[in-house]
Amino acid sequence: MSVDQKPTLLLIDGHSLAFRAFYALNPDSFKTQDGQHTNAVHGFISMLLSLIEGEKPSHICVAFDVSRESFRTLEYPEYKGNRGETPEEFIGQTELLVEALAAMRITSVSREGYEADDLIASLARLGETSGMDVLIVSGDRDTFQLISDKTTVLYPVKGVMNLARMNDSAVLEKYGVSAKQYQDLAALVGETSDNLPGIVGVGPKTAAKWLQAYGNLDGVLAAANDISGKVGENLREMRDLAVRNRRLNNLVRDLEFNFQVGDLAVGPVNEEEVRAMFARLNFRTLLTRVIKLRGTNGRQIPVTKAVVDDDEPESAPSTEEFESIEQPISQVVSIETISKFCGEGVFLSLQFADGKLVGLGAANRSTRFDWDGRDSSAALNLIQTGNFGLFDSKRVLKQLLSLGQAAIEIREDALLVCYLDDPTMKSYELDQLLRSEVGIDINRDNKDELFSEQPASLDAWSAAVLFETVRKRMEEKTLNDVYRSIELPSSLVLAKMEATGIAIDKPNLVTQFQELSGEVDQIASEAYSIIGHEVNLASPKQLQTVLFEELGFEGTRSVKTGYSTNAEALADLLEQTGHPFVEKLLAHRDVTKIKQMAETLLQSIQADGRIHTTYLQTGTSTGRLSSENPNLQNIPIKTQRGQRLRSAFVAGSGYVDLLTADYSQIEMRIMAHLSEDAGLIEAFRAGEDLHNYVGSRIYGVDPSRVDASMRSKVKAMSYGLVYGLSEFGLARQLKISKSEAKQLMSDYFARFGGVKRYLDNVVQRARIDGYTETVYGRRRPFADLNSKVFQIRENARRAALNAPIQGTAADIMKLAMINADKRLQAESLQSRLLLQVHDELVFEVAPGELEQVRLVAIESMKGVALLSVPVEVHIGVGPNWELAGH
DNA sequence: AGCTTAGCGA
DNA sequence: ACGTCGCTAAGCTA
Repeated sequence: MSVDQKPTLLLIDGHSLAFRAFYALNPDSFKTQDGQHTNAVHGFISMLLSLIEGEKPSHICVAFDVSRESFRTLEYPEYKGNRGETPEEFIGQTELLVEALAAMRITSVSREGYEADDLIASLARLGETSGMDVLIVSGDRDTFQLISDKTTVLYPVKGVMNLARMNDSAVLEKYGVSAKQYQDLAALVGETSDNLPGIVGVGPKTAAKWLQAYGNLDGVLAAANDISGKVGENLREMRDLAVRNRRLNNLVRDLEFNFQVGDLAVGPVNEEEVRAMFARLNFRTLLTRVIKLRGTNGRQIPVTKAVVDDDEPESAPSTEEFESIEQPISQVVSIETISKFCGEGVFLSLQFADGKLVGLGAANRSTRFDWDGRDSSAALNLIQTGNFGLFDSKRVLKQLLSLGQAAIEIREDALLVCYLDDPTMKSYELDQLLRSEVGIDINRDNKDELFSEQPASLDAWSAAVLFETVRKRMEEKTLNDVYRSIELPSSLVLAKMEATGIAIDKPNLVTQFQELSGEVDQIASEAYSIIGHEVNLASPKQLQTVLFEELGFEGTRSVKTGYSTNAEALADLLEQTGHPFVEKLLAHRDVTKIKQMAETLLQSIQADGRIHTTYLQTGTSTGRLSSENPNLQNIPIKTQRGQRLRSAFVAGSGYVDLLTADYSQIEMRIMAHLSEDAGLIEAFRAGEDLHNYVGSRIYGVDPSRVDASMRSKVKAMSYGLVYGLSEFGLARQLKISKSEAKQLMSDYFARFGGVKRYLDNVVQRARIDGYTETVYGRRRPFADLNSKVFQIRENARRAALNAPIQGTAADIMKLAMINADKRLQAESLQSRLLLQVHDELVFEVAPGELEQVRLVAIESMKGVALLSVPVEVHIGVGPNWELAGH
């Protein structure tokens, strides 16, 4: 904005513009993964940016109606009563729009009992009295009454974004009256869109003529007796109608606000905030437009202000005293003392480079301190006390372990506290958490302005402040227990597992890779010769051309880009056509996938000949771990070719075997425990094969008479239940009719009614409580169980069904790992835990320790599962993972 | 760079 | 619209 330009206040009728955007853009082209449409939000923001660009307003505010009710509907219930149902796809978009505007630092207002135009009218007055020009964007002609020499209305006319600039002369030209007279004209004519009938026989022309003659509505009514003809008669009869219309279309101009007009100033945005919000909405192109137009500013709240703590206990040393310590390393130990004085934790941030400790920051919420980098042995000695907190202790512990330091138990972990408080966040980065949880924005680019110290102490300080804020929220005992007895100790065990890694038989893997490559090439050339040309078999788009155009196959399931070419669709095609190309394609897919995995694994082997995965302790919303770089939780097992990859995972030197230990049907056992279903509990207590047992009950035959088809149906049903399976889904999976699926489900629930009661209850409770809970007290929040959008609500419902079961299984496994690790250490065994694959643990067995490890595994895993049904653990032993499997 | 499709595991 | 929780790779589009 140039200096000499007059400040301009842009006021927007939110619903009006959002609806316009909604009808301008196809809802199906703007949809998030969870089924929420976003076309109105996108269109609105796009239009808004154009307005900002074109009009260069210095201040902006967007007004929304709260509902259809207002003081006008109280007086005249039919007011705007002719508006249709809100389209399904529009639902939820207003809320998202308000959030998006907030992320862009644009104020939204709404008020119970008033319409957006009343808010606009009042804000326009405030703007005018502050000496501003006012621009109003509204599709409601009632706003014309606000037009003045300072205020202009931008009124949508035909076309997507054509705005007519309505000032006094434009109104005069179009309607033959001045802007001030417009509401009188509307009162006489009526307003169809507001469901306000006018004087019969009086159109805009007549009304304008009268107003020109008599000045205003009062004048017209006073002169009613002088008006001849049928219209004059109508006017005299229906004068009350005009008076009422005039009252209803008069906008309220004296509403008060809890902010000043100056607060509506258009300033720079926080890029990350906008980025995060737009990511949620799947917007891409808009981000750059926003940044370009608005500029960014990382720091919103001065951090220095937050650091100063007036409530600091008197006995705490001042920052100056602390920082004046001459010999940092020898004095770092005194941080502990400080922590006692302050009654709060001290957090460390450790930085490593080239396998060395190069940075150490210590902080509590009021004190920060950096180690200058000399004498790392003293620093490491301090660290061995473990008497401090960290952010992401697993990462630090892994580094320390790789430096040859002994394992230590860390007292607090701010990351894990945040995760337990809300395990559904997309990202758990320190800076982001500090902003979202504490409201402090740290701009790393301007860090030096905020802190003169090394980043280490900034990180440590951030962790301390974050911890203190979030820890308070999980005072409830159950969460605290999960934190103390599951998550904190897990991080140490996981750090050890990551640091240890698993040995790889590289020649074996190389051989497999070469063989697989040969197979891939062979299959590909066979496929090419069948269709007579080459094609990229990895490109769904190119395959669509071959399959559905060249070969003329019938379309499969639709995906965004056309017809699906996934394995299920291809299998159907193969059945229909028996075409050899489809067969080759399926084979190619299989082999390519495994070849690619072999290659990824080869690339992941580190200098010690082992693969060190990273477990994400905050990676899932249920409490499970996830694994990355590489993911060792999805190594193939179902096909022989795939399973062979497991033969490359071996016991390393100095070890003789791998031992696998897995829980048998742990989730169904948890279901039995939680549901207290007598039948299911009996099934497990009987010790019979679960699916045979359930099958015998459902089909009313002896367990020995349950055939393979019955068993597979029952099995699918049982597992489907845990995931909130529908009739449709069951039918599709088993390729049976919907009615057969329905029958199967009702038979199941007839025999295992406790299961149904439990599942219904979980969702009902979650709807009320806002979260689900595992047996051990881990919580997962659910906000969407009452969503108005069907798909979102159903997605939430199914996730809520599953969360306590999957989460309890995760709790049990983490406890088992902690237990097993402890026992291996207590019994001074060299054998160690290497991998966790949700319900399976993989140990590396040292010579002569096999039987002890077997016992440790079985007893640890069984011992921690406090369920009302027995828990079974299967053990496998072998020189590699394939042979150690079952 | 980020989305879509695909496919692997529990 | 149609079963939960994940990760990775490739192609493709912006």
